Amino acid sequence: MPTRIVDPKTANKDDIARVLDDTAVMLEITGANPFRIRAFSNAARSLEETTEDLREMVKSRELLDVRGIGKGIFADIESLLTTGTFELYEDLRKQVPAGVLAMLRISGMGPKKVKLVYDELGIKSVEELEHAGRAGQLADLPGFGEKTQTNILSGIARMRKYQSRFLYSDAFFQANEIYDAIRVLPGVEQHILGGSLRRRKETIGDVDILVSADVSAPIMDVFTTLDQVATVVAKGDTKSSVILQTGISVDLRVVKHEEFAFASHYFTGSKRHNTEVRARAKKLGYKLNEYGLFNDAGKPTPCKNETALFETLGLAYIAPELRENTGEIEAAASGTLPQLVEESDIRGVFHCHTTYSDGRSTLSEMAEAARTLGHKFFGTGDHSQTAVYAGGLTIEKVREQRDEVDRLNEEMAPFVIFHGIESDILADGALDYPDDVLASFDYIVASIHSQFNMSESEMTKRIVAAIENPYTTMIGHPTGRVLLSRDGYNVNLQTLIDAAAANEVCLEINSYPNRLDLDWRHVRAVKEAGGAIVINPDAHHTKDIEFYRYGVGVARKGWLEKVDVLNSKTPSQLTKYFAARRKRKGIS
DNA sequence: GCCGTTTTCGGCCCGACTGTTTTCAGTCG
Repeated sequence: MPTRIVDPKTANKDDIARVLDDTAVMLEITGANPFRIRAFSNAARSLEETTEDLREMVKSRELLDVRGIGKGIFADIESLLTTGTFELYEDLRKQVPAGVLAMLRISGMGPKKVKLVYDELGIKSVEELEHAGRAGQLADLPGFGEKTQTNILSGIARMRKYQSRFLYSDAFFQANEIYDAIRVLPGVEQHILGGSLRRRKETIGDVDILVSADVSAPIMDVFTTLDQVATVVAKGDTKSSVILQTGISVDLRVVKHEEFAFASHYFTGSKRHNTEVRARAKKLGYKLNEYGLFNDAGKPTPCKNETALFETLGLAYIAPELRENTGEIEAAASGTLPQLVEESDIRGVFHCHTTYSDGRSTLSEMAEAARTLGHKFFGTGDHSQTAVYAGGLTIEKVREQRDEVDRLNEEMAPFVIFHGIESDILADGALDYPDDVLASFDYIVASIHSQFNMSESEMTKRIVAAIENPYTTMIGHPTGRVLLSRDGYNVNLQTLIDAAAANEVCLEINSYPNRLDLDWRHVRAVKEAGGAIVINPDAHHTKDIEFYRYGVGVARKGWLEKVDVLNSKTPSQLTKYFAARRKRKGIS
């Protein structure tokens, strides 16, 4: 009797992607064709990147148009959504106990070693593996030794200590300390902070630093003995890896100057982008690796930078943020890449808290800080009255704040302060003040702060009701996720995106470092639906205003151009925009 | 298992480091 792997009624695409990943791993352990294994992982990645409703795509068979999903895997997904399982998975599960999969998360344990300890010693969990290691049984296995046994035990300890990834912002500061120490060393010419940091992923697994130099040994010596280093994992001529005291891994690669363009492309990734670019190089008769681009005879084609490398492959320059293999290579080939929004396009931000609610800086301090950053406007977004825990503004306080905004606007002109509010979206989708008070604001950010545990249909209905409210200008942190700690609420995002586009409501990229919500994968869907995005720092202190830079990273990863982002408008354009919008919505 | 400007078969990216090996397998990115 086959047991269900997922609940066919509630399984979402992330659940299905996880099952496909597990399938790939079990195939690997059972020694399947490597390309078949990769097909399942590729399908999982492709699935994660789609934004449309999975069930709809299966019903309409549109899922077959998604690259990496063919007839076979389509049938598996269809089976998962109807019966909760599929045949191949059932077969594999008989051969591979669940605990065996968990062993793969130990650094140094791959499919071959996992299979070996299972076959030879019957080990089928991390705990059993640890026990065998302590008893000295692992060292006697063929291909193993004392060192391998020790490494497995420390790998288990490390896995338990540091299970999570790092926020982009945390990794960024730690990485820059190391990067700054390395790039100034004698002999270092070119250098980048590569990997997922350069691609501005929302969370970071490890840090990749690349430099060019004629002699690498002294650089490696400095790197592996920095104060921040807790463990040296590997040390070689061109590559060394360390773990910092904070638990984050840092890789340093040293290449020759003429190899730098190729290496910087390679060490920026993503893996899937690289695979595609290499496949393209191969079709054009080249072999591409991190050291160069070679023809059949092994003759190198020099490229002085990444732009030249892309050009040789018939591609426009692809910004690092776009290198996720989500269509950027095709767009670069056809000359249809977007002109990505820049930090300098941002003329101001909305949704900032002040001491009127739970912020720690006063309204005038916040406005002054924004002006010092070179911004042309600043928008408030204190909490509304229901958010008592966060000092939400009573109607009286709203009027008091409005008076101060008016006063400061006279003093600070031509700098402009817009008076907004972050209104709670109540359980029934209503906003948090009577209409006459709502009408007194320049704009309204509507956000969910309570009752997260609604069903998908209830939550979607609630947020759509807020979007359809004529006073709503933006939806704050649209999914409510907190990175590395909490998933977003159950909401049908495509419905929300379509409703926002139809009602001229901006969706926010909340740039608070542990939110980055909307996710870049969905930002692109907003643009495709014809909607607009606003980048907001959700600042609670003057120094938080700069969080908008993280939001620009998300916007760029979501293929946005200047015109797609509300913050690129000038104060006078915004005044007209808000006024015209009110008129269309019938607000006097 | 997927895919197609080498298109329905035959290919699918490539190299560094470690540990165990007397020439290479496994893991990782």
